[in-house]
Amino acid sequence: MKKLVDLLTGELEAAFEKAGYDSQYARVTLSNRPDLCEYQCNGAMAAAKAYKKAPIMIANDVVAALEGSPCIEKVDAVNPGFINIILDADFVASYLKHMNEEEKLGVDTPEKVKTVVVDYGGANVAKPLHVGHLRSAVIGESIKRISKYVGHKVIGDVHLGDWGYQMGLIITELKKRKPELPYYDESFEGEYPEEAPFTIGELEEIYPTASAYAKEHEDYKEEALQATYLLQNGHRGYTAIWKHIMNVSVADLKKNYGALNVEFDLWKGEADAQPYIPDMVEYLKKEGYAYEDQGALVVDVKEETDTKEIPPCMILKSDGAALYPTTDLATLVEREKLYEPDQVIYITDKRQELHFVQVFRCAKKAKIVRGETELKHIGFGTMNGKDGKPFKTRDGGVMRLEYLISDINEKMYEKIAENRTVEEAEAKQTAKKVGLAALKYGDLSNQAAKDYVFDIDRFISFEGNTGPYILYTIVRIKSILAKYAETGKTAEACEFMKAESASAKALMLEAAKFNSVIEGAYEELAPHKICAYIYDLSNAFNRFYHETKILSEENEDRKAGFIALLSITKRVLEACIDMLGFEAPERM
RNA sequence: GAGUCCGUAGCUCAGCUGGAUAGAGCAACGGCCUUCUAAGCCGUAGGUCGAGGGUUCGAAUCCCCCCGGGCUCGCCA
Repeated sequence: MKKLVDLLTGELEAAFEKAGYDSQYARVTLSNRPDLCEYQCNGAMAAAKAYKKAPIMIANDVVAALEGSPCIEKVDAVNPGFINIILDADFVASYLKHMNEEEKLGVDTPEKVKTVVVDYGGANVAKPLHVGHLRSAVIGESIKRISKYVGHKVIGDVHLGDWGYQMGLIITELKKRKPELPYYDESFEGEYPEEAPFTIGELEEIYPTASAYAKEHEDYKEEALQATYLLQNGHRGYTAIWKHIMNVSVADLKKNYGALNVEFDLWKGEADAQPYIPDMVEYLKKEGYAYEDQGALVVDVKEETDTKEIPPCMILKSDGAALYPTTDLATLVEREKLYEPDQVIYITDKRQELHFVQVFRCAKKAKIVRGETELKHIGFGTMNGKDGKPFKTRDGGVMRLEYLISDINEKMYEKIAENRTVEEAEAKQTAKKVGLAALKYGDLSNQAAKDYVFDIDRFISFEGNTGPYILYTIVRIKSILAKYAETGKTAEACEFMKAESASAKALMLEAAKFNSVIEGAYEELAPHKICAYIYDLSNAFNRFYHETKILSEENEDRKAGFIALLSITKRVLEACIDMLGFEAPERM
């Protein structure tokens, strides 16, 4: 379905041409003066130079040529040359009617459906999720959902950090504690136990203990490195331990990500890329992309247009070991083989930007991915505390995501219990939903690339530009629609009516922007645009709600028109919050 | 040092493919509930858009320079 601005631009193009001007000047945009008009075209001013004519004269000509346009109620030429447009209310109502008939509310499915891989940038196994993982999960999930809504085939890959030295450390520490385990018995040939020799709680403690101990004790560190080497070369017992670590960790991660309403299609990790490394390295050498420099194997990725020196992409360390770029490149080899993605989007901290520049260039240069494959890095900023410094717990430690979420849920529960009398079980459920909305909206409403201040009290507030405010608006609508349904009538049967009040028209215009907003948010991979939109839409609804008696309206057609408008507003809001990754309760 | 991102109201943020009077929210102050959730709505007050220059009919937005801050800059991930 065509966007409103495109329909209007079409009208203006015809008018520009009819009046004897080039249609390239006809672009229509949203008004930035809502007091004067709803949409505007500034092309007359741009055209003035080309035609050596006063802009207002051109604007007047175009306005005259627009006579009789079915979608415009009123159009004015205003000095110095603005063309101000007010839409026809019947036209807006019929636009919403068509929108309402479509499953995706007017968002067109692209001609070419892309296969997109979203890489959430690697939480480490055996380590609890902390606030640093929040952003990649929340932003990645939203980008995944937006791309899916638009109509692309999206594969979300958690892409765990499950390989390397950390594993050697755990194996070594476990051996120190429980040397009797069969994994360490080189002569053991039987079946290893199915049960892991540790719980997730122990695992989370083992890793930091071992890591700290290794820094102090050289021989212990050597042993851990050796264990890492053995694991990477297929040591039977260590591989069995590794599988235990994976099982225990993944189960825990699923639980935690689940609490965030974040799901992955793939639970791949760095380990999955390992089998591809030897062949890839061989290929890079053979084709002459990689060469040895200072003992390491590197690929040059400099380009002439660079404003600074881009270091080469390192494939193997001087000791021959693989490293971060190696794994990411090998993962691309795997993805190319298994999924042939048109687009791969990486969601990580923005400090990794250089790494991705190197990897992307190397992948293109060495033809690891096809030339048309789009590689994108969404680098997000730091989550800061109220002091403007990276978010920490009160005693200066790293905040576990689990605790952060339960803190929010608790605070939200108290708030709900304070304001409404509801049963405890329902209040707890509601608190969870609203808390998640508060957390996610607080994050997503900021531009991803910028650092932002995490302020729980502000996020969980029901006032202002917050998740709870959006949910409250949806709940209000649901409540009215439910009451309407009690009369035995359905919202689906309601016909849209032309707006008779300013607030109704404003709400209709806002709802009609949906496809345009989603397209913009998709193109720029910018969830914050959806946040800004639903905040505007919620405001428009609340204004309308405030001055309109809906259920007590006596004229049935008019009442039905209101219900149709509420219903589509709800559908739009719910589609949006689903793309942001949260949902609304029935009551709150 | 080089590169890069950022600097908008007391605070937190939009706006940045140039357009008319720079927008919200919070905090402050003042109104609106016998009526669909007042967790709402309406209003008042608050800004030399870091400083300076340039391009343009027009600059928060584009260019240059300066000031201030974050981050990055080959064997961690």
